[in-house]
Amino acid sequence: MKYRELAKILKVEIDKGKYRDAGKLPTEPELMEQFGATRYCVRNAIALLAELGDVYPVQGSGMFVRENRREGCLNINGTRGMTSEFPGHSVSSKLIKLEQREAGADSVRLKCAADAKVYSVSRLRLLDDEPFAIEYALYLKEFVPYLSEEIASGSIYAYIREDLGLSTGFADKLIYARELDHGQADLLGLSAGDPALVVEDDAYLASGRMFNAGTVYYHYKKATFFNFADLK
Amino acid sequence: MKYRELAKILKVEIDKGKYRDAGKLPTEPELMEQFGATRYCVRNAIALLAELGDVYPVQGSGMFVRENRREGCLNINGTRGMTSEFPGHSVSSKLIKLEQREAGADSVRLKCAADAKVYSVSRLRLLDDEPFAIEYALYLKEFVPYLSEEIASGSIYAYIREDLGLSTGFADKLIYARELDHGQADLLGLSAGDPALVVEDDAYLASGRMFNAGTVYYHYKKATFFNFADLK
DNA sequence: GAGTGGTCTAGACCACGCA
DNA sequence: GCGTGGTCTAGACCACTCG
Repeated sequence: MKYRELAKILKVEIDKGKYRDAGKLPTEPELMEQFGATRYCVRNAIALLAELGDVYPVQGSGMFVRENRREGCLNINGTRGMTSEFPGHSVSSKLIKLEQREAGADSVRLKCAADAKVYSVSRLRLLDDEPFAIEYALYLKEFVPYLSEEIASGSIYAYIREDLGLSTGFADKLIYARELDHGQADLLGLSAGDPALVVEDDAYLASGRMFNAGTVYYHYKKATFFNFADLK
Repeated sequence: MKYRELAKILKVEIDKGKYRDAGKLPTEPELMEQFGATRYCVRNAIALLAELGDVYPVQGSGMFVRENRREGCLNINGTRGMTSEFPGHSVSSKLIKLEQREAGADSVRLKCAADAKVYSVSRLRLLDDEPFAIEYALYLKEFVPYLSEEIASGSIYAYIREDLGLSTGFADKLIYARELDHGQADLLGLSAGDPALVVEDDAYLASGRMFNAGTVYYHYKKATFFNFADLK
């Protein structure tokens, strides 16, 4: 039994509410026996769940299941894209622009050569067919050699991971608030000067190479982000 | 050598730029020898640094030091309070309100009894003597038995941890944008209707008990949050 | 192929909570 | 005092990168 497998199993059971009555997971020895796993495996699996905020350990007491207020919120960790964040809702995109060009001034942010080829994608993202966010994104052609209108209208991240087989590593985000300009406001069905929640996202491959830079303007009445933080 | 000690040592060395030329840390065997530590210790220490985004591991290659854009940004993980986020700047607070009362309607958010005693604190937080944020916070008296104007004018978190000796565990945050009302805008030196970056923060002790709920309205031209996310 | 980090085993003892 | 999770040891083998 691999610890990532065990983590997935436990995560499903937690989400199904299996441990809700007890409020806590079985103890380490119990889990070891139930899954025929070593303590190494059990502890690593639980560490993954704790990182995600599904569970918290109390020394001498147990592994407690966490209640949290994340319904309808975007998790700010784990950029798995909007598509996977709203189960039961329709997430779609209206392509505004898709072009291939040289990085130019964007080479600073993308940490690449000025003449490196990039795809530039602008999309209006819709939640249940209502305007939700405007996304401006750049992808280095070196890593994402092909993008079509069809792909860009769907989940680009799913394409990158599943079809291109790239393994993503980590991401930096900057979050701030700004006023919308006229063009943005029109797209979102708001007025110029209204607030926008802005997220700049620099995404890296597991190799440490940056491959994607995005800036997203979220509808301030519809978008709320959720974050789980360790205070240790 | 404990792994938390080693992590601190390495963190200091990284911040001093010791590994900047190489771009990476010494290998695990090298660190084991340098610090007379076991592999368990070395790997746990590095895992802590990786969680904070200071370093990323590439299998078969090494542990690379990360460059990031966090200068002048508030780290959204690790609520160690504003005070520790702006070294070289003056962080102060102007107390607006400090009262003790029953939780009442706030008992839902605080997950406590309606008649539980709470301290309610409102502060205008200043960065270099300029208005930076408005903070509304509640502290359960059960865990924070005493708060004075003097304490509330300083770093409440430092007081809770160092003086009261409470061990904090984790926190949930909601992040969104809203329009400022007249009173808030006046305090921040902005206009009503201007954007605010709002953070709701529910903080828990290591025991899993919630002890603090806060809502902070940040000056949208001055506050930017930084987040590091693992995409695995 | 040599060297890197990742996974895993099979133990031991420690620190803390709770009754 | 017992049961919980936390730390630690001393190994082994696997998966991956890179020259």
